[in-house]
Amino acid sequence: MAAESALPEFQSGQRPAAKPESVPAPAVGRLSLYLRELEALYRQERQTISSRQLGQALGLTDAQVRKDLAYFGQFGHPGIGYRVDELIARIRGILGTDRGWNALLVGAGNLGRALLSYRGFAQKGFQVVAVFDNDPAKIGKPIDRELRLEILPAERMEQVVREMNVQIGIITVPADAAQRVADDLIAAGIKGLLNFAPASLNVPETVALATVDLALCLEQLVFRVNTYQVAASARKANAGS
Amino acid sequence: MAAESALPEFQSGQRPAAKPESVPAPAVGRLSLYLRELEALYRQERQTISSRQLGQALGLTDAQVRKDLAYFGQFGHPGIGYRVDELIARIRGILGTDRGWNALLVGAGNLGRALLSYRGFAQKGFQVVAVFDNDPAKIGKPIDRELRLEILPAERMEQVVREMNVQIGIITVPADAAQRVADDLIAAGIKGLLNFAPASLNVPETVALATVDLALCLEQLVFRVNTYQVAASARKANAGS
DNA sequence: GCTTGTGAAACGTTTCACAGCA
DNA sequence: TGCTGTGAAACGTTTCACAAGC
Repeated sequence: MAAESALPEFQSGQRPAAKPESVPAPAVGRLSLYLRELEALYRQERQTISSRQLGQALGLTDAQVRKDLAYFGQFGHPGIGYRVDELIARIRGILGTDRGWNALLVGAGNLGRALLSYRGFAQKGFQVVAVFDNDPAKIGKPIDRELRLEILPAERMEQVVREMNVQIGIITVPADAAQRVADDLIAAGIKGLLNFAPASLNVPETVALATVDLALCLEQLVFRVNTYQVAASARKANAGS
Repeated sequence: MAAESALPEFQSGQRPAAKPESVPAPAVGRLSLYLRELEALYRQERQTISSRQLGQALGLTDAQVRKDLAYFGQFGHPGIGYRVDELIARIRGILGTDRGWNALLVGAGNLGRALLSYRGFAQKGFQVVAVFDNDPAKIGKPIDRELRLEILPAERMEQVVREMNVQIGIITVPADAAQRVADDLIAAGIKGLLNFAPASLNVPETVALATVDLALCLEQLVFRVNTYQVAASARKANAGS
């Protein structure tokens, strides 16, 4: 009944650099889901919510919600539940989106330009401060009428990362260029990479990496469509016997 | 050392409709990673690969690779490893991308249009056969010069799903419209939804759902950037003591 | 030698169940 | 009564280790 989804994420095959108290990765992933739901509740002027209700909206048990939050502290009020505004602030603090983050984007193709005009990033405190491409025809061109960013050549990446204190790189280049771009960004001092190229990148342990492969998402979806259909016909056959 | 990433996915909070022999969901996710890597190896004309080498490229252990594949059958050759072309065909068959799939897209904004021009979908056998939007100004307009698709009104969704045998719906509308669109698509008979709106959707158990929330991906990345930096300064402090 | 496939052990996550509190 | 926070039990996944095969 309650549907879920998301775990929109990423996962790194490399070991965490150190145990920050060993919070399960899936719990961190769900923290973002809680935050998304809480922000929707806040817009509806909801004041408090119980672990049961929050879980139900996401297809999770109440115990799961409580345990996930308990990894990070005691945020609830027995008999009451969680205060929506308070919990939003706490989760933002934990995830790090209470601060602003500077990002840059490499690859000014269709996907790159779509991401630049995506409002959701700015809402979470992310600002794309520079765009790079290696196509000489694109360099110097403005991205679009609204943003005042112009496309820069790759040679200037290190300078921009340093001078503008950019921590996050978004990679929207073709798969065969992605590793090279990642290497350059890491050399320039970037701390986290969001990779949209359909390739597994190698990065040192000190750099965070999340890859979003859109075709792979569809592929996984199709597997489940098949599974559900097989299950449905099995039920049908059983019912007939 | 070997980096990973991906698990680009999704996850459904709802129970699988039935046990298809109970393959762990993470294993299915990795199947897509194996396939992506194998396709790259195939382009390099590599003939065979061992579980150790395949795992290393993805930051996984050899045992993990073998166990994942063993859920679906015996594909390897002792002493040799796996034949690249053979394993590609097998995994495609398991995931369902050896057949073609018709998809439709709802929401002809920036992201929607970027996805339409993304070649990766077609390469995996997905074809977007129709695009919908509820903005009267967009209806009837062609998507771009290359594709001969024109934007259709939402009222025609059911007809298109039925007549063109569309199984997959891609949702690229704003968050507050996503649930309504999902309901309409499900009523029209769609079997799987790839949702890019930052919202948790409710769908019946018979419909597969994957949500990709781009801002959420960045948020998760930032959490890990923080974690790594804290871990690094802790190591530094230890070294100094 | 090298490799796969797999039972068994180790490990991690989720669920249960209840004490404690509003 | 209704709720959180949390140890302990249940469950699931990953890793280990080795028999069997090339």
